[in-house]
Amino acid sequence: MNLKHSRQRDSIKEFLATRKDHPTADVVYMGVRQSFPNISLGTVYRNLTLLADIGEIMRLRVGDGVDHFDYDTSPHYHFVCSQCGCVEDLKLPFNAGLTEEAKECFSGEIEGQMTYFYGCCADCTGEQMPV
Amino acid sequence: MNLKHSRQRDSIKEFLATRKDHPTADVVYMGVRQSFPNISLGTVYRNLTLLADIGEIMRLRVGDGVDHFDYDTSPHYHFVCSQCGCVEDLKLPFNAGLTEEAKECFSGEIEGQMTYFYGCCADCTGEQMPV
DNA sequence: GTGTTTGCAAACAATTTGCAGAATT
DNA sequence: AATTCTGCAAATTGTTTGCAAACAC
Repeated sequence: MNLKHSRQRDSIKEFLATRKDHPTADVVYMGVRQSFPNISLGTVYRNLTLLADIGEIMRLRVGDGVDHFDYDTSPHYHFVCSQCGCVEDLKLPFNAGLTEEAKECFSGEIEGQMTYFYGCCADCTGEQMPV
Repeated sequence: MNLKHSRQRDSIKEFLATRKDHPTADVVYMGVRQSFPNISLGTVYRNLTLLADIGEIMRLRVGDGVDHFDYDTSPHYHFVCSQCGCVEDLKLPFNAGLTEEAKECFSGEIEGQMTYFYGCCADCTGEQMPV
């Protein structure tokens, strides 16, 4: 299963590299269409899955039912706003020790952890106080 | 929006209370059908959502695309097997301090955290070594 | 030329919803 | 009697897949 070059895939990677908001497949689709007007959503999904599989990007499942994608593959924490659904990076240093602790108390093999924080982002806290 | 009693809802709660494997809506449906042969999947979904909303059960989104439900609503860690998809509790004490740290470095409001570990469970590690 | 990738549309899986009738208070 | 809840089926949403043509090597 050799990889062949594809301009669409490049375009998807480039787009993702410019974004820090962890876009969904649909948002990537919209964005890439600027430069590739007739790229199809299926192609976007196929390439995002492929890129995630070979480790060039990261698939984020933050519990809102939609997959988000991150160009930054290093382990780090995310925040998810329950109100607007936005996903942001946290500046908190990643605690890899927790994974080690988990390994020690578990009989199977632990490969990694996924942690995300949820609540109300700064923008939403300010605007929508009175509910 | 007053709650009325419903035997179906009771049955769903009872079923969930007996299980420690964090079943999906579909599994709950199968299980409750033993005692309620013509309960509908829609009713199961509606009640699971309702129970989760009022805090009597917990909805778990562990990244496999399917919602799992947990009768134990106290904060604790989960493990998800990438092979068989099973979800187990971890005996590791929950580190609430991490949430506090996150609060301090974030401008919005953090309400909680969700952490799950992934890898290969004990059963799968033993059986499916040669891939 | 062989094999991968694309666009399109149809298929799929999980979940939600509209509605008329049944159950609860 | 008023209102919530149920069963059913249809609708929605996010994602995957089959296929013939297009592209990359």
